Formats: sequence, structure tokens, C-alpha cells
Amino acid sequence: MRKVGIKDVAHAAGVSPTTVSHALSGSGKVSPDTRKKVHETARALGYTPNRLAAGLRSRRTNVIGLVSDEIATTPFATNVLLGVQHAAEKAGVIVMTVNSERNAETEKRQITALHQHQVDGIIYARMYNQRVELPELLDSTPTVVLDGKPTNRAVPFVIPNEEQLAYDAVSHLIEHGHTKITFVQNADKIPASRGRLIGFERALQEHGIARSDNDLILASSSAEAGRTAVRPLLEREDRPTALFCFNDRIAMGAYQAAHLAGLAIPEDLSVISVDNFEIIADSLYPALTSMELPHFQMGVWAVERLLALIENSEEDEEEPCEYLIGCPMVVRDSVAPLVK
Amino acid sequence: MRKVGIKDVAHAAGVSPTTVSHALSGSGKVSPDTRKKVHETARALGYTPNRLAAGLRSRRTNVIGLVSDEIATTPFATNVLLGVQHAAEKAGVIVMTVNSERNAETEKRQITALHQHQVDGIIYARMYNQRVELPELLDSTPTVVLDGKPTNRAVPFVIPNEEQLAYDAVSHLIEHGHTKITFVQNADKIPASRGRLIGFERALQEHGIARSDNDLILASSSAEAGRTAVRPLLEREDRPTALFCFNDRIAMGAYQAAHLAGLAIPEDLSVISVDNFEIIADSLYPALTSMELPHFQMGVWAVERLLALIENSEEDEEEPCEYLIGCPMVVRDSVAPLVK
DNA sequence: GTGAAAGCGCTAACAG
DNA sequence: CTGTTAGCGCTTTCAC
Repeated sequence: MRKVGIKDVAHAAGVSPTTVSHALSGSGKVSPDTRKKVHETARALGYTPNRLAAGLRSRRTNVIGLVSDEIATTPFATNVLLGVQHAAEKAGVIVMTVNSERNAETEKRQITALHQHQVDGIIYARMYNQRVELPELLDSTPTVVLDGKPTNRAVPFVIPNEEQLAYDAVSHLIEHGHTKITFVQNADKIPASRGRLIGFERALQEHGIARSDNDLILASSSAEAGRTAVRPLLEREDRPTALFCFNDRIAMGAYQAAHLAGLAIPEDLSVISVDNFEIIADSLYPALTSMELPHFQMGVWAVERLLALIENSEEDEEEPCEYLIGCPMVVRDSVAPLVK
Repeated sequence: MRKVGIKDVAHAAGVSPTTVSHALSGSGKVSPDTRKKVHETARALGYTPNRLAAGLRSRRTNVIGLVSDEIATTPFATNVLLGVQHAAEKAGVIVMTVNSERNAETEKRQITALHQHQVDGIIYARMYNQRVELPELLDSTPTVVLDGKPTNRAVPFVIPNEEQLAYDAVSHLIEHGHTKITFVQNADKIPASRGRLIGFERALQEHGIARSDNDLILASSSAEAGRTAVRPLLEREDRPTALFCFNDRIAMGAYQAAHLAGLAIPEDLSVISVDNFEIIADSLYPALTSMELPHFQMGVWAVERLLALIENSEEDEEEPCEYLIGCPMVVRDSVAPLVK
């Protein structure tokens, strides 16, 4: 008598377990009266269905797995967790979070564990836009990729629209009168740097601005690297009046370089960046205008897409879909009109 | 024949399902020979035990729940997730992550969902040290509290040693010759501010430094608040030579104030802080010396403690334990000896 | 040391 | 619309 089960409810309500199951799950047909009665007695008895048993029988656990590389390691993409959980809760599913700590062996074990727990599907998430090779283990599981483009299997995926984001950022600077703009680019060969470069160049071109050689410098993703890279730039006679930074950490370094050069932001130098990592963007002085990487939205999209995939996993294979998610600008105080 | 089950393994190995179960789980008695054979055929067939079924029968799912307020919302405590997952993986359990979005109703639903999935226990985590009232729903579940002190139930909990951390930080400044130290304190009445104040005062006292009235100012937790609070302080004749900041964001504001006042860190002003939030501490120039809040370790401790609790949940109730976790100093470049 | 039988709590399939 | 029967895949109990 310890825990109340479906039989107890059935007994108390004077119906069969089947009817209770139908009434509570909404499947099958039950008269409004009995449905109501069942619900009442269930609540009265404090009935909590055992999802293990349900899942075992129905082959649907309403659990999804989230496997990430180091999404938890780095605070940047924290919002994908939030987005995933938000959407999951709304859909009535729960998420098992697992992270590989960048180790293929660990990842295999983790995915296997997820399988053993019979998850309905898996979100394979990266912490920044990259090409991903989906592990074989996932081959027979509904899967979506978040912030990455799968190379070896056609599954739905979402990545930020890198080109648009760069185009918008640079256009914003141009609209403020700037024509000498330097792109403080990431040094790695990743989709983000490729896409943003294209957007950068397109913005210049469409606004009729010459793309001279000195419009681009490289830095790795840290304030220190940004500072070091930007510093010499600002000491030149012909220095740029605006910077488009690859991310907020680099922008922070640019602030420091400006400080060292005795330049005021935004009066002497406008800065726009990418990430909208609030802790940095809000904390800098003046606050940093930045293009948001919409992690929360990506998380939401991923679970919605995954659930759709699970729904018709037996039915027609609909074409895998690619989602280039738009990146809005969050305007703060680091961009000012050019004064001659 | 779709999926291979325990019966298939039993058949192939020429033994009974019972024996397979025993051999794989290590329980019961099985001869080394058969054990080996079972393992081999299991691997050969690619057997993946169904944990749902196992859990249903054995009442042990090897799943634990992590319920947090907004731990995922804020990047600061991201490492507890990492620590929890790390320890969980090592122990062969998996974690269901859920977050309440600060809403009691949502939290109830989430905890109920966790129960339905028959989690073995729950880690109730907060994003900063605070008193917590455990929801009734958790009453009959093994529970530990992370970064909070339960008020209504005696369960194990872990919180940072606020007093020690402050004492160590301030002592560090004193050892560098500073005697005019201002504590840029948090404005909220939370355990952290209380504990750190005690540590601050004890450090002054033990080193024979007078606690004059102007050693403490208040700011809320943002760079802007830090800047605004610190700025007037630095313009006084009798300004402090060192700052102990409540956290890294406030310290960032202090950097900005120093900059505005034309003061160099650490030559003119030493700064030490709390959080060791690496994105900020490493990015500031010069890099910020900070007391680490050991979130990863707290995560590890929480799962280990929880698993112990689950193990002897039927046995003797051992006294609930409180863990004041030590906070190490991470030395960077923001503290220098006082030059007269 | 090994196996047969029972059953965890639920839902699917079908009958009425 | 409701109930009966069977069984999801495993572990437990208990006999051998």
C-alpha cells in the first residue's frame, strides 16, 4: 500500500485500469463523466504515474538526451540549455544532459547510457558553429544538431546566419558614417570566420566602400589577443574609425587597446561585436553594441524539431531541414556617428 | 529480432536469462567461466540492457535529478553542471536537468516529472549561497542541497566558506603592505555578504589594523554599480590603496573607476575579488586576482553525497552533514606591494 | 552455481 | 465507450 498505482485508482473510481489509462492520457474514448471521475480520484489519491512502466510498454519515454561537447564548460552557450529546458517543459518531456568533456570515448559511453535509458531522441549540440561528424551510435536515433552542420548524415540542424550578422553589423557602422572599418577577425578556419568575412565584404561593397588591404587583422578569442592585435592598429596615422570585432572578448581587448592609445569609445572609435554575451557587453564602459547569437532560440528550435522528428519517425521521411537563424543587433553605447 | 534483449544473449550463451543478469550485474554467484562467456556473447551481439525494465523491476534507475533555480540562466555557476555530470558519469548514473525559471509552479511540475521518472535522488541547487526552503514534494526523496542551507529539513548541503575566503583575500592585501583597504560589499542581505564581512573584519583585527568607518561601501552586483560606488572613493585625499570586491563584476567596475581617476592597477591601487569567473578575471587588464568559488567541486561533492544517501536510505539515518567548502585564491596581476 | 517462475506498473490489442 | 488479457525486458525469489 506504499505507493498508489493505476490499479488503486481504478478500484477507487470503480473502473478498469485501462479506462484510467485512457482517461488520464487522453487517448482512446472515454465518456466525459468517467474521465472527470477518474481525474478526481487520481488527484484525491495523489496518483503519480510511473513513467518507467509506461515507457517500457509504449516505447515512448518522453525523455530526450542532450549531448554537448563542452557547452557547460563555457558560459557562452549557457542559454541553449535554458532554451532546451524551456521548450522541453512546455512539451512535457524531460531532458537528460550529458557532456563528453571533448573525449570520444566518454561521448560513446554517454550516448550508450542515453540509449539504455531509451531516450526518444537526441540533440547533438556544439558550443559554436562547426562541422560535426555524427557518431555512428546515433545512426538509428532521431537526432538534430545544434550549432553545427552534420557532415555524414542528413539530419535537421540549426546554425547562426553568420553572413547576415556580419553584414548587419558592418552596415550599422557604415550608416553611422564610417568608411575606415577594420574587421578584427578570428584566426581559426571555422564557419563563423568564413561567413562573417563574406558578410563584411558584401556590406562594404554594397555601400561602395573600397576594400583596402588593411581592413582585416587576426586575433584569437581572448581579450589579451584582441588588445595585442588592435594596439598597433590604433597607433597608425591612418587608423580606422570603427572596429567590427569577432566576439565580445576580442572587443574587450579592443577597449583596452583604445584606452592605452588614449582614444575614447565611441567618440574616437566605434566598436561593434558579436555574441552579445551579456556579462561582458553590459559590463564594458561604455556598454558594447553586439550582434546576438540566439542560443536560447536555437535550443527551443532544436527540441521542437526533434519532437516533430520523433512523431513521424515511422512515417514519411521528410527532407532534413537546415535553419539559418537570424541574429538581432543589441544596440548599446559603443557606436557613434563619425565626426570629421 | 529488431533489438537484442537479455533472452537473446541467454540463448546464444546457452544459459538462462537469470544467469546473464547475474553475470552482467555482478550480483549473485556465477562461475568465472560462464561470466566470461556471457560477457563475450553480450558484446558480440551488441547487447544494450534496457534500463527502463531494469529500473522498473529493481526500483533503482541510476538516474538523479538536478533541479536548479536559474543556474543555467547565469553563466557564473555553469561549472556546477560540469562537476555534477563529471561525478555522475564516473559513478555510472545519469542526470536529468530541470530548471524552475524561478517559478514555484514550474518547479513543482518539474519535481513531479522527476518523480514520475523514478529518479533515485535529487540535487537541489541554487546559483549562490542562500537559505532555501525545500519543497514538500521532496520530503520522501533523498536530497542534497548545493550552494544553499536548507531551513526546513535536515539534509546534507554544501556552501562556500565565505568567511575564510574573505579572510584570506584581505590577509593577502595586508601581507602586501596595505592598511587602507575598502570592502566593496554587496548591498543584499545574503549569507555571502554576512560571512565575508566577518572574514574581512577578522583579518583586519588579527593584523592589528583599525577598522575605521570608511572601510566599507555598498554596490549591487554589476560593473556599473561597482564603478559608481568606487569612483567617489578614489577621488578622496585619503583614498584606500587596496580594494576587496564582492565579486568580479564589481571589480570590473572598480577597474573602470580607477581608469577614470587616472589610477593604475596595481601600482596605485590593488584589487582582489571573489568568483574567479574566468571570462572576466582573465580578460581584465591587468588580470584579476580572485578567490575561486569552487562550483565544480561542489557539483562533485553533491553527487557523491547523494549517492551515499541513496545507498543507505533504508539503513541508519546518519546525521546530515554540512560542508563548508574551501575557496582557493587564484593569483593574477592585480595586487602589488604598497609603495610609500 | 544455475534456472524457472513471477511480477515491477503500465498500455496495446482486441473484444464486447 | 469500457473491460479483459497479455506482455514490454528485466530482476528477484526461491528451488534445485
